[in-house]
Amino acid sequence: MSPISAARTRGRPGGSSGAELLAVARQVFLASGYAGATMDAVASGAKISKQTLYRHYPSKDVLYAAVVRDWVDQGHDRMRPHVQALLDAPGLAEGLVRLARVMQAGILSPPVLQMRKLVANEAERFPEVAADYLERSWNRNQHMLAEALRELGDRGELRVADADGAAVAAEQLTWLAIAAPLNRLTLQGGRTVGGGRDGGELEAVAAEAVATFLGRFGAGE
Amino acid sequence: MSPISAARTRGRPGGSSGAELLAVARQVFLASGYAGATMDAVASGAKISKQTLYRHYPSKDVLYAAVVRDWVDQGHDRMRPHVQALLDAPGLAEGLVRLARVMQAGILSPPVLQMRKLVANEAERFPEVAADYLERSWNRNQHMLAEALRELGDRGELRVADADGAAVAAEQLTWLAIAAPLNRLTLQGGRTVGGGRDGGELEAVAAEAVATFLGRFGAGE
DNA sequence: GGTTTTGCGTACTGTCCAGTACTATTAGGC
DNA sequence: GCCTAATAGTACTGGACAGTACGCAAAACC
Repeated sequence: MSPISAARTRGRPGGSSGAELLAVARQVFLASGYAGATMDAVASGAKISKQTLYRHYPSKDVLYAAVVRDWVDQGHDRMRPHVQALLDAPGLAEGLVRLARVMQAGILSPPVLQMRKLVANEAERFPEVAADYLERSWNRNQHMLAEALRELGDRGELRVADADGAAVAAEQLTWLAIAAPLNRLTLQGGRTVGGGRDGGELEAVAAEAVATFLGRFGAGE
Repeated sequence: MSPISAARTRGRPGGSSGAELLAVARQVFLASGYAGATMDAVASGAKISKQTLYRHYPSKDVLYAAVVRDWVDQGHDRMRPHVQALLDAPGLAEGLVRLARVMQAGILSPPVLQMRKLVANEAERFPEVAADYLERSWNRNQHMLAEALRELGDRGELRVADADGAAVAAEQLTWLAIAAPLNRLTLQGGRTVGGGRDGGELEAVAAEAVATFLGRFGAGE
């Protein structure tokens, strides 16, 4: 399945290969963007020769596509346990705030921000890569959250009636929690998140997000 | 003030200069990004020689900074009349929906999206340009909207008590209206907005945004 | 131990582009 | 009418980088 042969059988022993190579390439792409990333940097970072790199991936384009696909594959179900935790939480509001904080920590973390930026930048040249990222990394998680919210609706804990309503609720909760800080981080360099006083700001955003969310979708009248 | 001498006094007659030159440069930067934009393309687009271009702007960096600054200057108060219209609107909900639609039309239009992308991409290399853009183009409008919402709060039409509450309300209204479509457009190529069936989708997003907004900040209990 | 496959290292080609040099040309100042 | 400033046009320099060529080294397989 992998574009690189699974086991090295013969030949001179080399440096990184397979998943390690993709991890190195990912770091190079994330740090420098598509244009700024050089195949020399990937090769030397992986401690292989450029020749070997080109044997595994016949062009920079192919390597880029493989890096993004690999990333999406790895982050497949990282959200699921947290959505499950919302369903199991004793208090709804506390559970929602916790989930909002988890989404913030995930989406606003430097690697995820960098990957978003990379994919968005190359969306024009590689529309299929971008579409795959959007579908399997974003829409998938939104759908998962929507189903959980609908479950809470069925239980009578939220005013969420059908699948459409749940999709709207999931979308609004997500963006209330992350849009403002995401915008700030996007229009700045890659300042770190979670350290400093950003933590307090994020917590306030999450609390306000849940307050507004419950104003619309809360069951208590 | 302008980096280009205001009036050509002597010498051979040339092509575009001053504001026209910046408009041409803007188009080139927006269409191709910083790295993809070439000084040759700017020069030939403005029908001047590369020499003349370099006489006005001694480097690509300086030209870029001037383009962004010029853009921010031009779009300074484009939001103001629409915020005023909200204050003058007979029905609050209708006024909010109309404002939401205006924000969508503005921020999700191709040139604004492209400028966002450009500035975000070069935020690391030109942090001051990005900070200026964020402050004068984004925060300024948010502040304007927040003041209007506080005015509505003073009138008793919204549950907005102080400046902090108004800032939160402005931020949430904005993002409820534009975050989801902005995300989709960012993670895709530059598909047009406003044509096709996007219009209907945006209208639905605006309606849902206002419904949620009023659930939290509406005066009616 | 010979063959083959894989990989290393390095050098090279072709291309693109920012920025510069140089010459010829045109318009205004005096 | 000459001088000077600005410009056009074109060619050049220097650097970066994708992708290739080629000779050598090492490991597995028989």
